[in-house]
Amino acid sequence: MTRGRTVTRGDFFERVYAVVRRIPRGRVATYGQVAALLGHPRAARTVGWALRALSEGSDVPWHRVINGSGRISTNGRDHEASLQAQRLRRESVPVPAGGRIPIERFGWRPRVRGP
DNA sequence: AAACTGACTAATA
DNA sequence: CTATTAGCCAGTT
Repeated sequence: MTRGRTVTRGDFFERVYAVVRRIPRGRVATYGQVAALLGHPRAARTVGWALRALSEGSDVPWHRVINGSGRISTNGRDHEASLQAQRLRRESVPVPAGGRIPIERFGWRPRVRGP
């Protein structure tokens, strides 16, 4: 098969998952950051959409993705939001109630290439 | 093919 | 600091 067209939902989602899977434990990345790594700095919303489409049993650490303000943006899904906060805290990432996660310290910094 | 949707962001007020 | 607005992108209908 010259191309795995088995993917009906578009390869973009899979690329998003591939990137998110690389976020190390104890670190967080923003939607915009993931989008930028995919080569589409403006597709942050699409990244969020891809994560929303994940199943519960997924091996994708979606909880390590937050918005650019350092806050959890499950946009209404309070249940998911608390789960995300819980998982992050378990990885030693501080999630202040009503506060923001210090991305300066816990943000993931993928190195483009080893120097 | 056109319109709509949304786990975003940056710019304004 | 919060609230509103407009722009963006891929998938869905």
